[in-house]
Amino acid sequence: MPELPEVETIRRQLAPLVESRALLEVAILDERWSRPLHPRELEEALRGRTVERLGRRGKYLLWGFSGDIHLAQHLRMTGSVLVDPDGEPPYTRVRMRFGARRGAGAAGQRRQVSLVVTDPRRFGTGELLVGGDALERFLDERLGLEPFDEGFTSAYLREIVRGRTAPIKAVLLDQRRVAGVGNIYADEALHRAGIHPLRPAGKLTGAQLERLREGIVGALAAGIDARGASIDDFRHVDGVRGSFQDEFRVHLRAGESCGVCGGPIVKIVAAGRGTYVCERCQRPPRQARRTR
DNA sequence: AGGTCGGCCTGGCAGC
DNA sequence: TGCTGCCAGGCCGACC
Repeated sequence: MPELPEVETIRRQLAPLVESRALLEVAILDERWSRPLHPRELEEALRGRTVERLGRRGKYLLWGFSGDIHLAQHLRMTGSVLVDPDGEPPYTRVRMRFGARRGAGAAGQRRQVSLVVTDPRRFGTGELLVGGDALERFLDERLGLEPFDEGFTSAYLREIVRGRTAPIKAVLLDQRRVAGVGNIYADEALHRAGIHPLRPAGKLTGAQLERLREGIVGALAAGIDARGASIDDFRHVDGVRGSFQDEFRVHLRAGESCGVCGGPIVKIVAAGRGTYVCERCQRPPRQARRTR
């Protein structure tokens, strides 16, 4: 499931292929993708516009088009973006075709580029944002700080956990507080920090919050370095898998031993999500209950 | 208002 | 073997 490192991997691969190209054709095959807009409305709004910049914020892939038009694309659980695929891949939900790169000389830049969005479970979305501050307002409503922002300090973490009784994992998964962390990187960050996912967020000490900041940034950076994790559906734009799943310290590793202390990795439920933890490195709070 | 849970969706798999 | 039903989970809306 694409989280920050997977979306950033897509952005880095895709940006040089689509920036400065006009979107000649766009076809939205699944009407859920563009809701509440009808696919035709979104297609007409985008067709013919040039991609000025491909950005990312949290787990959103942000298409900046000419004329102050933005498309905020979210891949949710099972979305992938494929460039120049052979034929029509299964579960294709959106097709795009881009023209030659503006002012390009090299043959590769004059060639057209085709792109498809695949998404078996159809949770993915594309939201149209028109004009000046629409994008900024959209993002501010939904997303807290980026973990790579210089303001993302232990003091910021202190601020967002203050008074919270919910488990720390629930806070990490809350995009309005920390942008881009999902189930995989929450587990990995908490293990790096030696903090149990069920610890009440507001009770963490300053030292724990500093370790947590390092754990979040460290896990996300490692994920980006490995070009993301491919558990089932995630693929690079050329169909290749990421490799971060081979570096998981706890996630999906129930029954194996912890690489730090040798203790057993167990699966529990935290914030309603399957959660992997080494309870020797990550001491559980008193009333924590283990399932399975 | 914070916290929790169900709905969306479908492939995959456990269990009969 | 083939069917049923449950699980996975990001995000949102409903409810306590």
